[in-house]
Amino acid sequence: MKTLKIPEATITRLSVYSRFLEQVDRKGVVTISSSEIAEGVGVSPAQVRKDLAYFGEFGTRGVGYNVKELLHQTLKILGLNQEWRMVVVGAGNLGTALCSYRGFRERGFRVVGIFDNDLTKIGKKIMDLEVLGTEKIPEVVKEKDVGIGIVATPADAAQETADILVKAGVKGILNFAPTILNLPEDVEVRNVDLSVHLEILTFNLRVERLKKMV
Amino acid sequence: MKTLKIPEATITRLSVYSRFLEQVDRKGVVTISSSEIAEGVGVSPAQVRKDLAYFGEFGTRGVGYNVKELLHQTLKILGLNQEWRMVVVGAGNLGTALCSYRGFRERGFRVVGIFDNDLTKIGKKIMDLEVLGTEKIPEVVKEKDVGIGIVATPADAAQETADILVKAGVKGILNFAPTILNLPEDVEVRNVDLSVHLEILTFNLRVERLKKMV
DNA sequence: GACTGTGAAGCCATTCACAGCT
DNA sequence: AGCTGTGAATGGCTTCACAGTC
Repeated sequence: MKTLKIPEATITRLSVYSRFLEQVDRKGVVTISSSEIAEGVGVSPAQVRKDLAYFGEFGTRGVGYNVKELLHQTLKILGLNQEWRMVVVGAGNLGTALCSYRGFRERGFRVVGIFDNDLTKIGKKIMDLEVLGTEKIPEVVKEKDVGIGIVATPADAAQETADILVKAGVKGILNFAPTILNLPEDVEVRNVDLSVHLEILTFNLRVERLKKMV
Repeated sequence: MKTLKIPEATITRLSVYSRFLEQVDRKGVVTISSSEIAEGVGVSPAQVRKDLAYFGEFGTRGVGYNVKELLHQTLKILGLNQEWRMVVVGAGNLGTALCSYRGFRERGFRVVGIFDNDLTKIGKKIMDLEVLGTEKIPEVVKEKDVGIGIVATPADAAQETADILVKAGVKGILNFAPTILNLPEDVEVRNVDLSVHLEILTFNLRVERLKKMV
């Protein structure tokens, strides 16, 4: 197959291009060049072309890319021409925020269930959802055809939570807990570690400071 | 200088090693080998050694690394032997969640101010902080010696917010809004785009499905 | 014998530079 | 003339393999 072995960085950028194209499209722009995309998202024009070329020939030589068409293609590549249903486990501040995060909805991700073990949280309403006990996870995952589980629990409950989600049948997990999850190979896991980002930031800030001292 | 040109991936992993070492240390383990660290965080032993070697010789041949000592070193490298003060702009669900996120505090990041433009939010208490109007940003940044600003506003307010933060004097920005920020070179920006992570996940899930069809 | 630290090799991603189309 | 698509060149990160140390 041709689509195998695409750099993950390419997918990350594709996602960014895609949203940039939405912005541009909303402004009514019809055609765009690789350099304009590059300029808009902060990468090189060659990079944009190479990334797109992994998936096909979407442009016209001498002209550029049709914005609507390219937007459509990027969404399709990313699997966003369908709705993805998700559940959130952990109804703390973070879980609540993710549940109501507009950015998800805008890209076709819909939270259809939120769960917690804490009795004081069960029964609470978040958006149009009621917080349920974690024992209800399998039921909801099956009934609502949920593909993705979001782990927003404290670190020490994360593994257990992920196990329940996988057993219930989710295919992908987005993990916000600061732990490495141990899961079967066929489950896609992505870790979003908020303090790692801050730590890279502080590392770089220190390096900058050192450079200035030279 | 020797410390220049360290792969960003190395820093990311260092941050993960560091937290893993905290766990291990709490269990009372004294010595650890590169393979044990590798096992624990899901990378290769050679990778662990190479990453650490960028910064010095922390181990003992034939023995391994002293857990406490290595933990101390990683924290120092990441700049976590000091407290970092931050402000959050945007007091919506996400801003509120970040404000009270325990993972930050545990690693020495302290939120000392939260701001919003929305009059219905100003005056609200979040943890021990009162939501202030964004016009107060410069004052707080100066008085509390704030180094990092977190942008948790909607996308269309993000650039403006970042500009205010930079003018107020923050050195680093953690951006949760799904937009590319245009900022001076000497400001460190990191984008945490929550839907990008989901989109990589859905892309990979689709690829898996395709592979299985072959 | 066990495990680190590291040059060298291998691999992967990005950039270059140009042929090919409009 | 302008811009895409792409093989070739470059650069950077990861893995290998082993010398060095305990």
